[in-house]
Amino acid sequence: MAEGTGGPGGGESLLFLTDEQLRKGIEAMFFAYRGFTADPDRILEGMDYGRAHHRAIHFIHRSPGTTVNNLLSILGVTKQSLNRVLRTLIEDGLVESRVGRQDKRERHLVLTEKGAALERELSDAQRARMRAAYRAAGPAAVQGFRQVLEAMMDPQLRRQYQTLKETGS
Amino acid sequence: MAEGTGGPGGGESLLFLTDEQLRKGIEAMFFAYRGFTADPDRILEGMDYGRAHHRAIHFIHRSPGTTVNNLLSILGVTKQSLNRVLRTLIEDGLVESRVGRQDKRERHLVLTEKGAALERELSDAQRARMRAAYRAAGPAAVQGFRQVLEAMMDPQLRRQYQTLKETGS
DNA sequence: CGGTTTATGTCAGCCTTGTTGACTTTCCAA
DNA sequence: TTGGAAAGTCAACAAGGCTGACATAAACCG
Repeated sequence: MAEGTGGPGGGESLLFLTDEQLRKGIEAMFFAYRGFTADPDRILEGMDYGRAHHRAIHFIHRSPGTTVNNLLSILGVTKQSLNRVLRTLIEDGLVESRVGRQDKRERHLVLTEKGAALERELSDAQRARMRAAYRAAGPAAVQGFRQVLEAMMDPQLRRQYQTLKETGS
Repeated sequence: MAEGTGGPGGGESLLFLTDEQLRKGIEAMFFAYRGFTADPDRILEGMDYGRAHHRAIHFIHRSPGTTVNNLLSILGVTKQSLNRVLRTLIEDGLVESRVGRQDKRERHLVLTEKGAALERELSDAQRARMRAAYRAAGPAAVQGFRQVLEAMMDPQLRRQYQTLKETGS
């Protein structure tokens, strides 16, 4: 094992690209994603909501006034699927749906105070885990983490992520 | 807010722990996981299998001869849920279930040649994406990636991951 | 030996969250 | 004025989670 960055030829070792290393990354993604969703899931169970509601709430919070179509393209589900979730959130008074000013066909989605409160509770929990992981790994690791994740996305999703990433920072 | 580890005197900045940075990491996980599962999902659609079958096949390949109970604890689902998946895999001749030698209550699971072929197809696709991401990000980033993911896991899952990580390397 | 526990499998029923297909209403824009 | 876009809805279905109840075989223990 081992072999440094500067083997006989001067280039970087490609050992990090072995099937073995890749497999570890794949399994790490699997187990880490479980942790990633665990805290919000715990909060939501018991309420009538699930992970799908969490995702909707997250992105509405993230882009207040976003349209249904916009949300659809971010979440990557069908409108029937999203509508089922949105309907309950609107009925329960967590989300408000406002008719568009310029284009009255559009609905602009915003969190109510009640919705914002749940969003805060969920994202506090998720951020707490993330913060602990970031702190344990350190800033250099975090940078690498984000680089690899970004490279792993489908190009279309990467564009959406980058658009999102820039707004609000 | 802000303020480095050592003030002006040379510690690391804690800017990477801002809510903004954490939110980017959260969204990166969300979008990256979609990419992570996209290729195997594409292969499996049309066959009668889904992501649950993929996971079972992956870990049986990973630990040939593993028992049902062992697989249950790795996958974190109920035995009824796993059994539905295993039954079809066994019926279709992708997985073989062998009565234990010492403990005849146990069933040891192994992939048949047919099962191994599907495993190869799935993991080739998943590794190809991972390899491209690793290559694009570079070895230092990969190390950071794995560090953060590991820190994000629940302690119990982290132990399972680490056990798995060591075997077979 | 007999009782208890463990490992596995199975039936039935439920929930969430995804899908497709068909159809409506409203409204913008050419 | 007409075609198409945005949104919403109904119905039906599938995957993959879950619980609860129960059955069998084997191991283990007193």
